[in-house]
Amino acid sequence: MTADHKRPEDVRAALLAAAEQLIEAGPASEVSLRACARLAGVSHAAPAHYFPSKAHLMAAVLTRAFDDLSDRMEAGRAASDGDGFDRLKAIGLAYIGFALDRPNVYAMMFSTPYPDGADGEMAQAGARASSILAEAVARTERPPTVDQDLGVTFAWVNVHGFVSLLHALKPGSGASREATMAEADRMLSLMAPAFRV
Amino acid sequence: MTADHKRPEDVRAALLAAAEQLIEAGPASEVSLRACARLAGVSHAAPAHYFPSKAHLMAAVLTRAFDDLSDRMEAGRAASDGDGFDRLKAIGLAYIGFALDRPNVYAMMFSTPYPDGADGEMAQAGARASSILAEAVARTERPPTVDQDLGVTFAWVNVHGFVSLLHALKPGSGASREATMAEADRMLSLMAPAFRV
DNA sequence: ACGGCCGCTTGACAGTGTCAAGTTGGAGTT
DNA sequence: AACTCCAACTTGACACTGTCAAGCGGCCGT
Repeated sequence: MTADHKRPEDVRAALLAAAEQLIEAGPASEVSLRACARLAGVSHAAPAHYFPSKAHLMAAVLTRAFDDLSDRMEAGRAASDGDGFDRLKAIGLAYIGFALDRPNVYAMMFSTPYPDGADGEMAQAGARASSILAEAVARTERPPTVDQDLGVTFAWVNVHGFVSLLHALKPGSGASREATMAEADRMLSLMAPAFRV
Repeated sequence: MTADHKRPEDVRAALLAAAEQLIEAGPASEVSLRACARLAGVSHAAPAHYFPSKAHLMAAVLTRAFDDLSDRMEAGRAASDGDGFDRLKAIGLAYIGFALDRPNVYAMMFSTPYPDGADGEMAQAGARASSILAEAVARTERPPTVDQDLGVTFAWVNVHGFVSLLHALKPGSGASREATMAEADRMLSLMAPAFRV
């Protein structure tokens, strides 16, 4: 050791990468700060120099994950060429695809109690994903009983709820990704009456 | 101490009660086995004599919670006198009411990785809640595109998703319980086209 | 060339879950 | 009624966690 004065910001990146890797590998609750440090090749107290607490490290990982999620939602939107509801559904399917690909990270995003001061960057990253959904809802034609807020709630509830269903019954997880996405499509289609005139 | 050879099964009950109390009081991840033991007035290793591991203690608490949930769902069903969809919605609202009243317990029910051997009793308790929902769906009249399984999925996804939404944005939690239940009612009403002809 | 300093390490502390070994009170037997 | 035995519970220990307090050691400005 002691010969590792490589580059200044490398350690931070290595810690983030290690944390991400550990989260993806195992159950969220079994990720330890010390294991991240070990994997990153630094001492067990090194993380403290970059993140005030473990929760802040996790928040940093989740911030990046939120960006990934947003990117996928935008990609889904771009790939859709139907009407407003089709676009909304495509975004929802992209959302579900993200949760399928990174289940442990996804679970953390919506179960972790965020650090005290609420990492500003993460709130912003979450807001981006949220606004993509809101905008897609705004572009649908809805019956008078469905205002913007209720529409957003309904849409998010369905995509997130579907993901939760998969997680709750995960042990089996027998279905292939294709079959799961097909089921998601069928279910999201049930929302149509709320987003078409 | 040493004078506490009270009754044989009292310790087990005390541990369960203590665990329940601690879970309801604080964030799920901050409940420690030792704290349960302290609260129950026994030594830190006493729980091991009644539960093989901490996860098993938690599972026992969750088993009782599932029963509470089922009871409430049945009560909601009994209180409804409308058509099939009204009954389904009443059950869903009771479900949401449970999650509002016992948020920490609820969060644990669907995020905890259950103990290895999967406590049989809990699986059974979960199955009861599940079957109440399934039966209510079966009694609705649905369009041909909505089969039984898809209907159950759609219904559960909406109630659970709504609860998750509240939890994710919990910090504010400004809305009163009444207002929240009213919003839940409006949202569940959007499912109507899938459960009425 | 040489201080100062910042990044990282080592060490410690309180706390956790779980295992191993004791202790002790009550029940059963004779 | 004395004695044994057993099971419930306790005490103690271990490895591990997150976090804090010092301390070392190379790099940078002067």
